[in-house]
Amino acid sequence: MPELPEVEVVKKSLKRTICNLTIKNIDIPNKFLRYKIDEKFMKKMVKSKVLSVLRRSKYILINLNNNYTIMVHLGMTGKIIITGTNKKNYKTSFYYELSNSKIAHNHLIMKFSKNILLTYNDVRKFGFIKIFKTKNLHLNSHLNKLGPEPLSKKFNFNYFKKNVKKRKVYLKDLLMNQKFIAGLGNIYVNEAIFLSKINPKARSNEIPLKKISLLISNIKKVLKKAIMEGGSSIKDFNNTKGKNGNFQQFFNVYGKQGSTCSRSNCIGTIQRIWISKRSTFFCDICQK
DNA sequence: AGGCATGTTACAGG
DNA sequence: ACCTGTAACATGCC
Repeated sequence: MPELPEVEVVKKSLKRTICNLTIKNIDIPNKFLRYKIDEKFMKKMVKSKVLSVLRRSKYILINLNNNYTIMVHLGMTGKIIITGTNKKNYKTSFYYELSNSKIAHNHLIMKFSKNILLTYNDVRKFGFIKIFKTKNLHLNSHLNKLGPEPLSKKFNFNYFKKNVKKRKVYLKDLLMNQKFIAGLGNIYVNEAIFLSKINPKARSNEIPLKKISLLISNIKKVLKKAIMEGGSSIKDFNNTKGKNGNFQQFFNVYGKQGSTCSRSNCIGTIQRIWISKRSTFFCDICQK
């Protein structure tokens, strides 16, 4: 489900709901996610308190007061659902049922103080939950090679220019590369390239300098807008209350093959091709 | 039936 | 040691 905006939406609601709460109990109906959960280690987190919830790239980081940080990655279909334990707080039983350990694909359920439940649900099990010493968090193999956050000041013209010249990969592959820029995925790369009127097969070392500035500002723009709209829901994504995002309504190219280009005065048709095994969408006229 | 899916990484080869 | 391409992971949907 999750690229940077979706993960940010989840992080924000976690921050609102579980900060300062204490973990009371952890139930693990299925340990076999992308990495097997060490149940004993995980249960040692019981009785500790959540100090903060952060995001780096597509990773959610739950910082506890016991010097450990829980890292959650949602893979393709991971969801975090927050509910209370009292069924009558819910208009329908839907959210309540989602916190039931017998529901399909619920893999971990964490009970907090104030009767708050956090459920990790993941159909394809590409996601994972791991624990690190907070002190060494940035050294672990998931985080230590990541490029800058696209919404940070580090992701700027000079950084882009410096790194773009020494390679000649497809621009799309460069933007998908988490070592170059962290947090973009297939949807937002397609959309940002469209907004910048660049062909996804343009070679990274041939992008005009003018286009670099444009691309950087479009990447930031599309991510901010997507966060504001609660992320994109195609099939799987919803926020911690089970609610869909809206940004899919603003897609210009993703999944739009065969449609007329949304840009006014453009009569192009959205094409679908594959770059590095990933679906790629672009307008055949304004992204020549 | 077969192809495709918002992601990451292990591995082989250069 | 770095870069690149491919396959694999597990499940559901069209």
